[in-house]
Amino acid sequence: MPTVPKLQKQTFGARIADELRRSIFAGEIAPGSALIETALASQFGVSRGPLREAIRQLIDEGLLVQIPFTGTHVVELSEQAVREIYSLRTTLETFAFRLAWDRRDAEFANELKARQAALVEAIDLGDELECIRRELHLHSLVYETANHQILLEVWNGLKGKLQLYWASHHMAHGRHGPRRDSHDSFLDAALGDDLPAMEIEIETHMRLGSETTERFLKDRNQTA
Amino acid sequence: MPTVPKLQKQTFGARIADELRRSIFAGEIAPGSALIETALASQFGVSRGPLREAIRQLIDEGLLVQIPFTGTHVVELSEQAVREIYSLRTTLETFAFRLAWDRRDAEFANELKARQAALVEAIDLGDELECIRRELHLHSLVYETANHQILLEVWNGLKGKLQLYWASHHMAHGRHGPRRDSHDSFLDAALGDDLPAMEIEIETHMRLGSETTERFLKDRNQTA
DNA sequence: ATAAATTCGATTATCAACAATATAGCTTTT
DNA sequence: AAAAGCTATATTGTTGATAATCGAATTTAT
Repeated sequence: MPTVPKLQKQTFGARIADELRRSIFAGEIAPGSALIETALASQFGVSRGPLREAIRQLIDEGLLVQIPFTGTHVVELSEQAVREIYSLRTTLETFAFRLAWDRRDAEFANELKARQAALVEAIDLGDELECIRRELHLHSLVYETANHQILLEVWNGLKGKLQLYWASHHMAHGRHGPRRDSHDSFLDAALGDDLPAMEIEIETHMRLGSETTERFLKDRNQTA
Repeated sequence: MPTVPKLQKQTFGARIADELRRSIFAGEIAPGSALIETALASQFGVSRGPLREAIRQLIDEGLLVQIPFTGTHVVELSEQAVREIYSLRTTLETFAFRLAWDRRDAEFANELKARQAALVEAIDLGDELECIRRELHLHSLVYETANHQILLEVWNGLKGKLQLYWASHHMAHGRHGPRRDSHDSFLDAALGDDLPAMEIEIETHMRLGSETTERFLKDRNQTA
């Protein structure tokens, strides 16, 4: 059992899981809608076996929910869930920063600036879906630097849900509004020398995200 | 798509996942050993389809690791992983306590004492495997009280890995040594009124667990 | 008219056979 | 003798078909 994973042929299930995930993030499959196995199987040109594995994977990522013998659906947003995600994310990202703090080097700074620049580019281009991806990619650097495998796994789980929420947010509302300032201060703090200031920055950042998303949900439920 | 899950017929895959998990926790399948699908399928009297789903589930719980076209194995312990688990657990349990703190009531206190008593009973009986289960069950109450669904899910993931580590620890070394005192102070702090003291209690508790498990791993790797 | 029972269609869960892949052992070559 | 290539075999990945289950429309009884 090699600890270094060999580069090997990808399985159908894994490939389809990626495709499905992309579809969900892109809003092509709306939250709440059902996934029927036979249809998707033929659509992807594959049998139901691998497709079921892909579904199982997305279930465990928290993107789908399944009731035995009944059906599989894309998860639907709840205000409670959003609050939970952001509060947990505040905790985890603070933890991640503490771990990453002494591991920051020139490469970290460069990469952080690069991802920030990529985010700004997407904001200016107005590609909202790409914004979401790049914002999460920016924050991911902290988790990667923390050198904590399990933390990274948990973050990836949260990241998926966040991407889903923001994507459906975008589908219903369009632009989020200006976010450049918010990320500028985030970058400054992350490159600075004041850890407590960084922690405050995180909390502010999260509160902003949480409130924006909750407001969206409230509107959505009223009109529905 | 009902939010309240109906009580429905359990699927084969889920039932087998439970059985397999129990087998792993009981040390009947040692860390590092391979799981061959055909053998397990016939052993459980079921086809390979459901069995593969069970395996997939345990993979996502972090109990198994799979390499495509090659095989599935029970995860092996590493010192790094243990450190990670305990450091993350410290973070999460502190967070959980903060959330649960104002929700503690008479019922909480009673349940906590009950689970503590159950743990002590298992300690006195010398049933190490049951000790592990009941210790984790005791701590779980905090996460349940926190009223945070996603946190609970993450904790359940960690809990599984902890159970695996402690179980294999037990298989190699027998008793952990005395742990009653440690849990008495934990109970006192949890029922008290001093949250900072509780947070210190958590860190101490975790450091103890981490050091014990790391020491075990070091011994193990030297003899191996 | 309403509520219980029933049938029907759609969908999922499971199975057994088949194809693809990787590992170990052997053969050949240098 | 060591390294590269080949072959056999065990194991996983995939498929198409069959069985089991659920939900809703329909019927029936009160």
